[in-house]
Amino acid sequence: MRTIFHIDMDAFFVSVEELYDPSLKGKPVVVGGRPDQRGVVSAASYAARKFGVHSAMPLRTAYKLCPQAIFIDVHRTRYSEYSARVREVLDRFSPIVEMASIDEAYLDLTGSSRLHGPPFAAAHKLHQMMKQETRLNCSIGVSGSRLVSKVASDQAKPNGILWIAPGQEAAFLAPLDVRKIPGVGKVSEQQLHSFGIRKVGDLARLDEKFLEQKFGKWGLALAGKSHGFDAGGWFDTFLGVSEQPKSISHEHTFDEDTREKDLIESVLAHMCEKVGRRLREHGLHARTVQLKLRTSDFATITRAYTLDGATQLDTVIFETARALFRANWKRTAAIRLIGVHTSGFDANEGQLSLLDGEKNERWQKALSAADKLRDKYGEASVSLAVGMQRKPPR
DNA sequence: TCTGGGGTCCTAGGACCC
DNA sequence: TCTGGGGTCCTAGGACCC
Repeated sequence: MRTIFHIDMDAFFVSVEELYDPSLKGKPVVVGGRPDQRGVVSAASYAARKFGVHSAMPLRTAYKLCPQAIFIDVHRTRYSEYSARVREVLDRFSPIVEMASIDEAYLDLTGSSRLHGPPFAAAHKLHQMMKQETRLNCSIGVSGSRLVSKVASDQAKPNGILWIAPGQEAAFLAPLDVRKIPGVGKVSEQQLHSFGIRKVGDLARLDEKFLEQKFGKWGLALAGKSHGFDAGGWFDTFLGVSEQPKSISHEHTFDEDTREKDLIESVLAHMCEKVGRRLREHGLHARTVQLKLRTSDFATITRAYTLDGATQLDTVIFETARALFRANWKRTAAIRLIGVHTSGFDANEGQLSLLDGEKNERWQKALSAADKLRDKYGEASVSLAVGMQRKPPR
């Protein structure tokens, strides 16, 4: 049996904002943007949650529920900074740390009792360390599997610790709603409800064969989860970090739906630059470029093209994405969202002819120079030509 | 209520190859 | 000639997570 910690920062974005502006403390705060903007709540303070505000809710709805809330823009770089501080604390506590997202992590503390004491005491120690060094609250779940520890940290919120002793996993999970199982969202919940399955315990009592019949592979996984096993079986419990991302993308929702081709293509150019830049930062080359379009009726399509050779060049990404756009956009349809997605990463760039190779090299140099300029003078200082063709607003 | 942006993983069908 | 079976790659869409 291993000892797995799940650490989850409490109301992370809001808490970081409070460190920047202590006057926010205790007040209803909504992070996500201005209430008249298109967008959703990224995080809500506990005071705002009392009014029914929660993450993923449209900002306009949040405003109706709680007009006195303080609405704040999302400051990603701030949260990344604090996420790195959180990570430092965790790294000092244990050599096996896997960040699961910007505000949560798994730690493997198997066999660490001589250093940190028994699991619950160890969790207390970490909890205190975290508060002292980052001034942020977190909740910690402790058990023998990632799944149970994650559910436990959620149950421990806010600012709590919950240890599930070996053998108690199923009993802990049984009274909880199926929705509490990570991976069970709105759709699966409804499907399970239609079979009269509401609690994790209902799931645990069912025959695995039945679940497999109804839900296929997913049904088998669910059966395992209901007993507290990690999805992929015992080996899934080992923590290991996949260093590199599997895809890099950017998307943008317009303030107002638009049919202006030049505007749409200049935004597309800008996003391709951002994608290219991040590919270069990670030293990655992508083979597949995918375009995403959402029209005013919220209908969403994706169209992909796989290149012969992998690239990290803004121009190649843009030309591919623009071709996909031109081939798939009907001028009558107003565009709500446009996005670029790259994947199929290769360690190396594709083979190029000698001529293309030289052209490529010149581009590489130009782009890394541009990246440096952006670092120094900001995002707007350098841009693909088409990015500047944007018409002045009327 | 009028619905973001960044990701991961899964499924399913078709092309193509052996 | 009237129809296989496995594997891989690609595309499109969707559920889900934070």
